[in-house]
Amino acid sequence: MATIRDVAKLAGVSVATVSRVLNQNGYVNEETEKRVRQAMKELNYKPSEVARALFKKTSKTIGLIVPDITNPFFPELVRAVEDVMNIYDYTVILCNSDEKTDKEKEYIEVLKQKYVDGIILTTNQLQLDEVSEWDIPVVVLDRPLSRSYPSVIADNYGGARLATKHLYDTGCRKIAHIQGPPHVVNAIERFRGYRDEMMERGLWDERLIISGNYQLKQAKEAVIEALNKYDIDGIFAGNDAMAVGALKAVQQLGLRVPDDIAIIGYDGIPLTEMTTPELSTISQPIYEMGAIAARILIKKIEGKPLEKLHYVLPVELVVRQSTRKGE
Amino acid sequence: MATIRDVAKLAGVSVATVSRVLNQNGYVNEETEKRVRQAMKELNYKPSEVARALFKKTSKTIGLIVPDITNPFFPELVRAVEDVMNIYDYTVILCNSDEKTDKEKEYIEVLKQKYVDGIILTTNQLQLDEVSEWDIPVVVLDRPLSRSYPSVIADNYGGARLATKHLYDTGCRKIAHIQGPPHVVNAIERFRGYRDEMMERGLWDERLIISGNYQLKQAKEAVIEALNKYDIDGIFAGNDAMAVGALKAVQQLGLRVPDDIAIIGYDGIPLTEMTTPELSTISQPIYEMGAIAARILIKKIEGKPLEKLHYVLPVELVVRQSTRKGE
DNA sequence: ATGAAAGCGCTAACAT
DNA sequence: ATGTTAGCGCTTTCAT
Repeated sequence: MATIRDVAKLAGVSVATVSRVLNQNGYVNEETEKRVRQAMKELNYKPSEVARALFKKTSKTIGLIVPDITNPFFPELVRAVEDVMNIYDYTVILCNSDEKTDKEKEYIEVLKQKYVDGIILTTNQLQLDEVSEWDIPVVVLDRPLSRSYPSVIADNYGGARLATKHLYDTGCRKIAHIQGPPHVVNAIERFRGYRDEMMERGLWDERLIISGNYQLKQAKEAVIEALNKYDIDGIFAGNDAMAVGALKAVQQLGLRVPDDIAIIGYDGIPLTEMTTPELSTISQPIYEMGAIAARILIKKIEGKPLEKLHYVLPVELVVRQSTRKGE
Repeated sequence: MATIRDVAKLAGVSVATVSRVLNQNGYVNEETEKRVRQAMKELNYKPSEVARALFKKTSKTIGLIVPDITNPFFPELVRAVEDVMNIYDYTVILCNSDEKTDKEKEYIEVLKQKYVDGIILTTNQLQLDEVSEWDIPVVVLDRPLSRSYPSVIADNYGGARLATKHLYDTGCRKIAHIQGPPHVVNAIERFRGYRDEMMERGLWDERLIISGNYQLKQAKEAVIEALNKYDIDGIFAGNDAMAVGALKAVQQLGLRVPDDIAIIGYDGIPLTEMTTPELSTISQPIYEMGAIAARILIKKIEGKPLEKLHYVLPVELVVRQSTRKGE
């Protein structure tokens, strides 16, 4: 790899001059500039981002911490972040935290050591005070962390009400809800939406709550158990994977979807179009969430003011076969 | 952030000594070491990886270039790479190339500027001569690039024969194949396996070949068209997404899977367990592929000899409802 | 066993 | 308009 000295020597100028044309600051003669550019091309010179980072304390790199890229909700989110960051010449270090506080903290340390310019964080675990020590721009994505950091989330409460109401509108009255893990804020919000909607309609019944952990298998078993005990004609699953679990449970018991039991999921991942019947769901603007978070982070990095600190994006009801009775 | 000078000052020693305890090289008095460690702790000192990288020309970072993390085949691969790299204290920069040569080249330039220690590459596009210029360790993953780079792939040819034979064994005789994109080496290998198996059994018929591009929708339409024209009793899809497309096509035409038409996919992604009926597939050891590629890369980076240059991992037939007739 | 000094490749005053 | 110099935070000779 050629260095700036090589270029300077070949062009017969000082290193400073090369730096000037490189960064387009300061004055440099047109003639000289040409020679320098020529030399750079000849040597195929690319400045060392590392040396730059050392001097400027900025690396054109950000960290993106997600629980698990293997969870089908995250690939699109990650892709969005990468796409936007790419436009602004940033590079993305991907970190899987498995929702473990320790791993998150370790990653954050490492990221800081590498002079990343900012971090996008998808987490529930970290406490406010732990976060506030970081002297580095942070944006919180998908799950609200605290009031003090910019955040991008979707309207979980509203989406849950929408889902519940939709089941009601299709004629369901005994609507069960498969909850997500109790420590995940999103899951709690969705539960609240379900509860309020049910209460307002006088349909609330604690026995209709099924405990889930966002996983297909566990949800399937829990639903089988619930269906054997209680009378249920609709299921609102806390995410799409659990909706598939519910679907499999219902089918295994020889019941029909949607005619005996209607099912709606949450998230709107591609998977929902691949089942038979296809699943109704509350679709989150996943790509947009990632893209907005990335844009906000860049603004913070560049020290520009944010129009808004907290973004709550609208969700959308997607009606498919699993809630379309009698078709 | 505290620097090494701060630590040295606080401990009352020279910078060199701090560096020595940091890297555990050279001799340092036990007493002194204690004082230094104490000072490091007090200041919560973490060495700057950037300064280190500048000196050592190594950054404890690798680049991972995949076509599109949104394609459900890749999250697990990425996760595996990250997991292994994490053990060895490497960090992973994720790059989505969309299979575009330009994007790949740009990323490689950027990665080199950042002094990444190595690159794991999933691609078909780059030519041998373009690659060979890179003065940096490279491992090729999932798709063979050239003989000169270490590679980790699965046995696509053998898997395709296995899939075809399985359909034959379940009684299918008019077995169609949905091909993947013609420029993807994997897809070609799978096609070859299918062709050879069909020929050996005297079942070969060019009209049974359906063109696909690894996408669900396109495959679905192509299958509908094919089913309307020809008599088909089994479908071997070049990947799982297209198998879902085939499933939907068959169901839409009012035919039964597997009794009228048996279907088998390829890859073994989780999705195959979520459809109804669940899909038979050729399962690739995705996680293992990623993990091995990561281990190889580390060996290359550390200058250790490789036991093997090219890894071809075995695949496995997974039989599910979509090929289990009469149950 | 420890310190002093040079240098990794770049940028930004300051000088000319 | 260009060159000289110091320094980002670290590691590694070379002295002592």
